[in-house]
Amino acid sequence: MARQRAEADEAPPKKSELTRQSILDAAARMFRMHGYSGTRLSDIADEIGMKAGSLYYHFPSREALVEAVMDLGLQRTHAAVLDRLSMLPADAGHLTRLQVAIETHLLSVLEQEDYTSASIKLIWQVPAGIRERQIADQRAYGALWRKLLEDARKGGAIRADVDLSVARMAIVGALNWAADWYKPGKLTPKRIARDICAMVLNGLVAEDEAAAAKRRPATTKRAKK
Amino acid sequence: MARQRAEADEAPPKKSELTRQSILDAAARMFRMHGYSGTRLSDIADEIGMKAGSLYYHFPSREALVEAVMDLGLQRTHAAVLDRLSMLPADAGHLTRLQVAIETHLLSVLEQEDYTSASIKLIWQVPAGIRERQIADQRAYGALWRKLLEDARKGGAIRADVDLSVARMAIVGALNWAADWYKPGKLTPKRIARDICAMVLNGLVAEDEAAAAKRRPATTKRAKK
DNA sequence: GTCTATAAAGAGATAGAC
DNA sequence: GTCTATCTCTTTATAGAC
Repeated sequence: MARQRAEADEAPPKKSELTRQSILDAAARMFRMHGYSGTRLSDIADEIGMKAGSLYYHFPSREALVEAVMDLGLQRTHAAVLDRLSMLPADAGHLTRLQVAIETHLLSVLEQEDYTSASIKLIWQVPAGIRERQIADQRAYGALWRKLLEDARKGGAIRADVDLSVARMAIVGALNWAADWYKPGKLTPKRIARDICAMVLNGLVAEDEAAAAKRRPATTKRAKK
Repeated sequence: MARQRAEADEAPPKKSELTRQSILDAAARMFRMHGYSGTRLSDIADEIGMKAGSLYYHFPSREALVEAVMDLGLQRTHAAVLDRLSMLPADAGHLTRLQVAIETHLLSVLEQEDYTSASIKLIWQVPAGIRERQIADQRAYGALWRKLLEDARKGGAIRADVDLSVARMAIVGALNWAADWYKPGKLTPKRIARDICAMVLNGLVAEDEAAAAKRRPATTKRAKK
């Protein structure tokens, strides 16, 4: 247990592993900002004071590099959510589990900003082979959310009239979007998570308005046409 | 008024205007799917059975073409929302106005799918000059949403404890995201809009759970750490 | 208006020096 | 491990034929 590491494959004392990491970091940042085809190997190399040709010592191709970035983005988020959920007491309620998933996903998006949003934004830009593998992984992560929502509905915790696919995609969309507009400083990620939870679970409508609003959900404007 | 057109600049009987339109349609589709740098002029030309060089008769450069696509995406959505809001009776409530904005934005995203989501997804991929102009236009549209939410809050229609910037970005994010996952067939855009409205305004929590949930909003899981 | 041909520049990938 | 060529292919943009 002497040189055992806390995480699975976090920090093997290998020499050039650090270089590999900084390449990945730079690649995530550049791919995220400029897209797949918009990022040259020289852009990535420049970021860390290397020459483009040198990258090939660490990665066999540009495609392998972008796929590694996307994998990390998705897997870290997925693992973080699983982890936080597993730490909940066994009797945690459905809504609590949903809140934890929302907060953890958002924190992962905002803290691993480059990796996670690279994995999201590049999906339609990369070659088909990468995209297919990536979508398969996304589906596995989506299944986690689907189960959270289905369990909550079975348990009577969430209303019966909202399609769960729509709810799932709207929630994940709102969270992923934050990678685009979030700027550190004003609002903390925790505060943002709290507000999105409040909105998604309890709605924006003020408490005193809520009673009336619940009776006429979303049809008032059909009048005109 | 004989040959007056219904919309502003919709269908002038010019000869090659049709070609220009099909170039824009093809460009929107390709740029949206493959990103800015991932879309060659030859990809666009191929889509409509032209040769790449011929595009220069209609657009002075690839940049001008992508900017035209992005402009259309944003302006059509913005105009549609303004238009629908202006058709509401003067005494329409704050929540009704919000619902209309949500539904109209979503319908615009799903119906102008290529243009609107191109304008969204390309923003960080295009050259800086285009991006700056685009962001300025986005800000103008965002101001419309900010006003909607601020008015609703001043009128007491929405709760006071949720940051309005977060609410705005979460709503727009959830709506824009639909461009990525929506596939015609299963759910209609109207139904999706209804569900997102219901979730955003009244929340996912079931009515009978709502009372209890309102008392413990989003803090249950702070226990562990 | 659209085509063909081509100029000019750029970028991924490889080989071999250090 | 990283650098400096260099090969090769692709792409934007232009010129001029039709």
